[in-house]
Amino acid sequence: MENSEHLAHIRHTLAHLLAQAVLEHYPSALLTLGPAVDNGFYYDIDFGTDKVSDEDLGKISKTMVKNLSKWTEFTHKEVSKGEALKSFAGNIYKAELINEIAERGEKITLYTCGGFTDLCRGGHTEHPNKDISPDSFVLDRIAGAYWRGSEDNKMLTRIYGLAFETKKDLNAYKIQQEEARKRDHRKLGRELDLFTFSDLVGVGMPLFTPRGNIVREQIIGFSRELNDSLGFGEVHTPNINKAELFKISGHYDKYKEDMLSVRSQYVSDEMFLKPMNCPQHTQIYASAPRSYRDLPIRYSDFAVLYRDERPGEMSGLTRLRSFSQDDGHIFCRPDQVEEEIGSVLGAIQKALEVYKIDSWMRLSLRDPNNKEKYLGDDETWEKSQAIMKSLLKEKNIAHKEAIGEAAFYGPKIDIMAVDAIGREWQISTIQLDFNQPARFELVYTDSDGKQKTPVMIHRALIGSPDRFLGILTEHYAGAFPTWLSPVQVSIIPVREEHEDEAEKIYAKLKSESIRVEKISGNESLGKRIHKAKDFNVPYVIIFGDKEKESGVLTIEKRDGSKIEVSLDDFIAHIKEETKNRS
RNA sequence: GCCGAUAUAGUUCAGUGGUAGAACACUACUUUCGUAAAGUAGGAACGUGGGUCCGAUUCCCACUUUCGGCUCCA
Repeated sequence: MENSEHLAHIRHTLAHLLAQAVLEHYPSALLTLGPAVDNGFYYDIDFGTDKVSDEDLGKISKTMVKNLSKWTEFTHKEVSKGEALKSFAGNIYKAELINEIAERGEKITLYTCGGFTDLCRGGHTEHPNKDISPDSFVLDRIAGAYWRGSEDNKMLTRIYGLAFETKKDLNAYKIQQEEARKRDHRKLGRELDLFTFSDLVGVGMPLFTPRGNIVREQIIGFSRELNDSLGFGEVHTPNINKAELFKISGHYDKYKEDMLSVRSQYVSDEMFLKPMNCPQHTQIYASAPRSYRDLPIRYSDFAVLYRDERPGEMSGLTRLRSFSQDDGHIFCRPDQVEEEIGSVLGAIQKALEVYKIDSWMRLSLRDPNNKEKYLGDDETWEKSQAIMKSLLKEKNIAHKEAIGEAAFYGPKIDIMAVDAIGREWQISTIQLDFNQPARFELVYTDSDGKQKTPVMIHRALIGSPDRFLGILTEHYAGAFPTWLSPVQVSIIPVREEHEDEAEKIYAKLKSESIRVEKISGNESLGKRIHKAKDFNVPYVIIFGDKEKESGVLTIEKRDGSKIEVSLDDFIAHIKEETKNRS
């Protein structure tokens, strides 16, 4: 539905209608661009000194509805550059666009409908008043957006509208958004007691509670197991490093503004909290002479990293100042690159199968028009990008190419996950780097006795365990599978006289390393059961007279269904689920 | 960082130019109940700092937080 051309035309037409309404209320506003987007449309406008806020959307919206009835048919005409500039006299934004269109030698067209004319290349519904239902769209919110997406330009006011073919579709979308908000990890994180933030600790620095830390540790444990199967050796490295390290790696020049500096009282060295692990791993590699026979050498690391993200960019667990990665670096010979990347891809696929996350693959390439953003020469980039491309082709892996998304030292294969509100986040990544090994002068002795430079592969299986916890919370809507659940079993004695028996079952489960809690106290049975359910505990054992007599446990699952099993069978079942990660 | 909004118990909300109320949650007691929200009592909040005012949680300013975007993301 989102891709239908007709709907895109409706949305773009509404952007025109919005522009006209805005000018009626703010005659001095300068129009810029107004495209159709997923779910609706927007128009970027320079309001000059006028203030516009959410309250003003109502009146603008009313004017749109009023005007729509007069929007019977679009007409358009081709005009010369001079004519176009004249009709938008005083509007520097339109002038910029007109000049660019003329430079490219394209036709300049003006579209008119309902007495309103805008610079446009077309793409409208033919008869807006017939094609668009006045209750199928709504002005949604005000946002800021830089002119042409560049931070160096003026910030304009963007008005977003939601638009669908029918009112029903619009409502369905609103309901879907509401549902998504219910599984927002920031809300569930508080309700399920997984993590918190403190003004005193600081923005973007999450505090994981015991419950949250269990989930986080399970995520790390799984990555650790996968690392082990790939032949990685886990290392442990410090959080503070001398600036010199980052100068050589290239991070200093590229990201100095985004690193947090640390001062010693005794020495004058410039130091930073580390924003990544790769330069440190090069130093472990460099600590001994390496033979071609030693390669590949693989290091993994779960250290906490620190980046000085700008305040407005932080959000929940998805963007943090302090976070860890399930990081790893492979130092190998050129002839080993393909196999190494292949086996890492295999491990990533295994992880994605277990978590059942919606994702897609992106091949992130260098932007050839912005070469100064990257390290290394053209030849190296051509080579590394060609390796990545042929690898994906050979393995027949579906992916999208993204120009300009490469790391500054090399191309990447990224796995992108989608969160509850439809935003995309990078999780897994595999990066091919010919630059850093050379800059750190890493070598190995090859079979011909010559010193050669190894290739470095950076990789993360699920990215950041912290961020991934947020993504998983939304993915499972807080109902983690048994292996991830902070509490796997709650045991609830019906009355006080069942306490002792319940305690025995509790102790038995505990001794089997099952995460179990007992909910006693003077609250009603039903209330205690709901308490467990509020926390999405997968299994609730209710222990009363019936169970005492029969010796069979009554176990209620999250979905409300009940099973009756012996304690031994139940233990075996949970262990099986934990082992299989289900 | 930029644009717009936001801020009252743990949570969700109410309210006022004379320093605040509810529900759920919490604590104690009562109830021992086979699928929650029964009784009694209690503790608990106006983000921070300025300003206006006799007096500010309420009005103004700044900062901070959070939210929606933009930009950035090794």
